[in-house]
Amino acid sequence: MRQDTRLSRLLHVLLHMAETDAPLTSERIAAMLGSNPVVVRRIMAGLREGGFVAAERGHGGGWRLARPLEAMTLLDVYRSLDEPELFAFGLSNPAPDCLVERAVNGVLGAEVAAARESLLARFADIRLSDVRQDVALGRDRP
Amino acid sequence: MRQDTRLSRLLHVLLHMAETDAPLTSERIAAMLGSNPVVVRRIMAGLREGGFVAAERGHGGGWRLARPLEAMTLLDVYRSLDEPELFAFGLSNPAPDCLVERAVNGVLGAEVAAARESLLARFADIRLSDVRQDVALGRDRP
DNA sequence: AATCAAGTTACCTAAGAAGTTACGAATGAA
DNA sequence: TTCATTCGTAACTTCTTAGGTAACTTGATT
Repeated sequence: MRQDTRLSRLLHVLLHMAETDAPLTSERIAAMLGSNPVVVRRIMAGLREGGFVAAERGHGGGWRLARPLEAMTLLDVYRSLDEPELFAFGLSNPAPDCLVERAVNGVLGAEVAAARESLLARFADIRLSDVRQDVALGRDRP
Repeated sequence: MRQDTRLSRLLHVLLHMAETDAPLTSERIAAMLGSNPVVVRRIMAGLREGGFVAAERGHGGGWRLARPLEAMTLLDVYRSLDEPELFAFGLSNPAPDCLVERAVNGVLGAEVAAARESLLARFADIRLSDVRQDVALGRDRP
């Protein structure tokens, strides 16, 4: 299954936005991402609604950070995307009559829930300023 | 994104197979899953190649367990599917020139790798006999 | 031989991220 | 005012992969 790359792209964009005070247009962001302006506006919409970035229209407009990177976590960015599904696998039938299938759902569902909780807890702990620090250190594999 | 339900379905099938010594046809399994025989044969192929189940053709044929549930873990079943992607999200560009994107990949990639490792370790610890135990106890949420 | 069932190939369907086109709305410069 | 710029949206297409379906082959039993 093709993977959702929106989280990865948003992090990339936000870190670039922190490099300058001037607003970045969707056009320029799209060039950075190898994408196009409409896709950029689409994935940025949630961040705007969440107050993490601000967009201005017209001449000299574009996107600007509305908060410092210290005040944004990976979880914030994930949530701004409307918390899309994290896992590529899931239950075949969420509410079966079959007792066997209910037991399978119980085990698998519990593991997924635990993995999700633990991953989101990590996301909540990682600030974008931490990632910026990795850029400065030239880290691409921590 | 639509989720992959093969793991969930295989567990369901295997536990039903353990309830009887008689071989189960793909047709009957498909009825249990609300699917069809070709899909069943497709998802069972890996288990057959891995020696976890055996298939016999012709009259009185069908699928039978080749090992007790005590000797099969969730990880075995997952691997029999060729280890499909676990996560619904991923890196936009796995090998970018951009230093910012490399840092993003580093952080996100490390979190995914850790989550994957931890989830598969759990899968390795859970035997199908443990799930059967949950059926007996009527557990659908551990 | 006839029947049953797995094995396999080929093609279709569904769902969602991503790409594209087109247009509207707001803003600032000439 | 007029016009270029830029975001905001809607509508449509494209791509990918699990899943569904049909048709056929292979092998075993009666």
